[in-house]
Amino acid sequence: MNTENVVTRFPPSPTGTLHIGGARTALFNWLFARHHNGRFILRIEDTDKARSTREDTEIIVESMKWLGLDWDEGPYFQSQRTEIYAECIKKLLSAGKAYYCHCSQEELDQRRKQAKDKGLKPKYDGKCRDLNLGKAPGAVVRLKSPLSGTINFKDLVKGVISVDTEELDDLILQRSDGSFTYNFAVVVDDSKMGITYVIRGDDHVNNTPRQILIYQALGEPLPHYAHLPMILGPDRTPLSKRHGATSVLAYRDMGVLPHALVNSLARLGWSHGDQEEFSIQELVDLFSLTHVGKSAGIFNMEKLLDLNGKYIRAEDDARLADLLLPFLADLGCSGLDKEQVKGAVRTLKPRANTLVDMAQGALFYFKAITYDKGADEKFLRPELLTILEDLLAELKIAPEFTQKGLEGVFSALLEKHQIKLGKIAQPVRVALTGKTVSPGIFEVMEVLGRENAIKRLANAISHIKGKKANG
RNA sequence: GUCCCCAUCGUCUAGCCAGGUCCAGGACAUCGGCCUUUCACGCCGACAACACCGGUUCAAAUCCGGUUGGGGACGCCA
Repeated sequence: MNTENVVTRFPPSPTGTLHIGGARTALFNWLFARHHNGRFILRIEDTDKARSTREDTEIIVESMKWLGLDWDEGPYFQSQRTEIYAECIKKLLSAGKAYYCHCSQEELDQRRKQAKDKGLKPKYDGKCRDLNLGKAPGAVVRLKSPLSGTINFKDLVKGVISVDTEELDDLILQRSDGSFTYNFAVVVDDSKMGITYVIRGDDHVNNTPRQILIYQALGEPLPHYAHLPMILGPDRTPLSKRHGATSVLAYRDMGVLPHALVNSLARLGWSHGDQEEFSIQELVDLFSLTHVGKSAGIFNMEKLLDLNGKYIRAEDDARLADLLLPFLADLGCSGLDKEQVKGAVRTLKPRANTLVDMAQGALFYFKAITYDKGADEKFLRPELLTILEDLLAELKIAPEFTQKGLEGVFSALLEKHQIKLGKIAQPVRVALTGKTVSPGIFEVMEVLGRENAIKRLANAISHIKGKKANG
C-alpha cells in the first residue's frame, strides 16, 4: 500500500442502533485512515425517509464518540444532498447512460416472479430501455448498463472478484417519488467526497459491480475496495436483535471499557501474529488490510469480558473510580467520598470483569449490609463471641488502621487465642460485608475505615448475642 | 433457481501468497494443579482443529480440481 491519498468513510443508515458489526466496519475504516494519515468521513445514509430517525443518528454519533472513533468530516446527510444527485441524474440522462422506465411495481413484481418460475434470474428485463420514454408520473430512472462483458475488481481482502454483466440489470437510480437509491447515492457521494478506499461489510460485494457500473457511467475513477467478513451470532446467523446485547451502547452500559471493545472488535477478523492485546496507538500503527481474514466469525463475548477484566486491572484507580461513579449511582449510591471509592476500586479490581460487576461488588462498602442467610447460620456463631469481642477491643486501640497494621493486630490475636486465621476470617468477613465472598478482610477494613469496621463488628456481636438469647 | 464469497481446536485466530522448520502455535472457554482468610487475580498443566475426495510433488494445512457445508446477492431497503 503506497502512501497515496487515503480517504475512508463510514456510512451508517440511521435505521437502528450502531451494532458491533457496524462498529467494526467503522473501526477498520478509522484505523486504515489513521494508519495512513488519511481522512475519515462520517456520512449518514438517510435516503430511506420512512425508516431513518433522528434518534438513531444521535445514537450512532454517541457510539462513535464513546469508541473514540473521531471523524475529520461530517456527519454529512444524504437527505441534504439531493441537488447533487439530481445534477448527476441529469448528466446521465442527457448522455444516454440512463433512461426513464414506466413499468409499475406490480408489473415488475409479476415479471420477476415469472422469471423465477422459469428458473431464470429475477432481474429487470429491460422493457423500457430503448423506448426513449420521457419523464412521467410514476416513472423511475434506470442506469443503462452494458449488456455484456465482465466486471473485475481487486478486493483488498478477498482478491480478484469477477462478475458477468449479464448477471446485473438496469438498476434504479431515482425512484418514482424523486428520491435516490442507495447504490446511486453511495457512488455519487463516494466520488464527490474523494473516497479512495471503500471498506465495508461482506454483504456489499454483490453491490460492488453495480456501483462500478455507475462510476463508469459517471466517468469517475474507481476507489479501492475491501470487504470485511460478517460478524455472526452464536447460532451462526447474522447479528440481529435476537442475539441480545449487540448495540455498542449496551456494552457501555454493561460496564465494558471502550478500549476493550475496540481491541476485541479489531481482533475479530484482523490479526497481528499471536498478539491479543493492543493499545489504540498500536492498532493504528499495525493495522493493515492484508491481515484481515476472509471468513465470517462469531463475536466471542467471554473473550471480551476477559479482556475487559485485564484492562480494568491495568487502569489507574482514580480514573476507574470516576468511571465507576455513575454505575454506583445507578445502584443508589451517590455523594460518595472519592478516596473511599478509590480504595474500593483497588480492592475490587482483580475480581471484576465489568464496571457493573465492580459496582455491585462495592455496594457493601457504601450501603448498610444484611447477612446472607447461609453465611449468618454458618459463620456468626456464639462460640466465637469471646474472640470477636477481643478483636473489637483491639481494633479500637490499633495504632494503624491499615492493611499492614491490621495484619499485626490479627496475628497477635491468633497467637493469644491459639487459633488459625481460617477460624475467624470467614466470620469476620460476614460481619463486615454480610457475604462469604469479598476482597481480603484486611483491605476491606482499611477501606471501610476504623469507625465503620468497628460498628459492623459490634453489630455482628450483638446479632450473635440476640440469636443466643432467642435460641 | 442463478450468480458471488467462504471453510484450521467449542469460539477468535497464527501458519497458507513465496510447499518441507507444523504428528499445526497463541488466546478465550472448559478441566486439573499451585498460591491462599473466601472469591477472584496470578502462575503451571491438560483437553481440543487443518470439512471431504481426488490431483500435482520426493514432500501439501499450504498449490490445483471437484464434493459437501455455510453465508451473501438477485428490492422504487441500506
